[in-house]
Amino acid sequence: MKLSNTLQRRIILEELRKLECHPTADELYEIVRKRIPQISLATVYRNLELLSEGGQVLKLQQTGKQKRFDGRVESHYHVRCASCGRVADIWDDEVIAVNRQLDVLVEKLGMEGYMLELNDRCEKCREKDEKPE
Amino acid sequence: MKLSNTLQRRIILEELRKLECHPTADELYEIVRKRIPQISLATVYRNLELLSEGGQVLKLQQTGKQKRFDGRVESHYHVRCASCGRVADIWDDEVIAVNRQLDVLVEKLGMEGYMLELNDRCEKCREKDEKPE
DNA sequence: CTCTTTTTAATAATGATTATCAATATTAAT
DNA sequence: ATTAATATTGATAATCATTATTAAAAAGAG
Repeated sequence: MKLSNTLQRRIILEELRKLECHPTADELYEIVRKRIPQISLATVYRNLELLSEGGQVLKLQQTGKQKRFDGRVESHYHVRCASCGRVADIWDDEVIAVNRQLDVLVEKLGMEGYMLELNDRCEKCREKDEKPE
Repeated sequence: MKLSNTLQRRIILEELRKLECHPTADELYEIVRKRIPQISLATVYRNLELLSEGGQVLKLQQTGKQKRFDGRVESHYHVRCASCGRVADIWDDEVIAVNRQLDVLVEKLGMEGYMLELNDRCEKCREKDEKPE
């Protein structure tokens, strides 16, 4: 589907690009509203989504929508399925090594912590790719 | 507030610990229901939250609830405020270096990508700490 | 211009999570 | 053990972010 060149779309991208910060949809909505007062919040959501599919905007927050919980508290690392959001543990020496580095770096920078997740497609989602029924 | 030792809490933790996977609250609810059929979904949510505050459970999904968007698409890196969720860019050579390593590692493991965010408290939240009025 | 497709504003619907609250269970104090 | 104080529960309503719906308007193609 080809994106047409609407005023709303143009202004949304233009205003987003002006910002140093990384706004939520409703924050950007408030800003765009100053130029197009009757614009709808849904339009902002819709266009941010389309623009990020088209690679003109970066959508942070790549994780899925539901929270997930882990009964193991010792430090270990995770891969999240890029399509269904399921999370599995990963035991790979290099992954462990990068996390160690991050521990040190975060300490050095005096920060609170970090959040690293690898992304891949899980078994189940790959199977679906093969036979999409 | 001290946690009391309820059946529900015990079973929730016990079942979560049995799992290799990292369930969502409602997935765990279905499992726990087999042992306590009348348990409420809210109880599962409540206890997962309390247990993770107490450090007995890990809450994945550290990112905030609202999505955030970025008008700059070139690769660059982010710090998220641990308390309010705001995101800022970070330009630090070592952070850039770790990300480069991750690019290589992810490529080598044949994965789709990764998601790394540093966590800290932003200016605004620090100010609030000082004078909590 | 005219037809087709896409987009819009307004608003309803959804899904995940959190809040409320009266009844019950747990803990602490006697 | 009994009682008083506190914490928790199940049920359900409320909230919040996001997505879907829809009729009308705008954009693009010919």
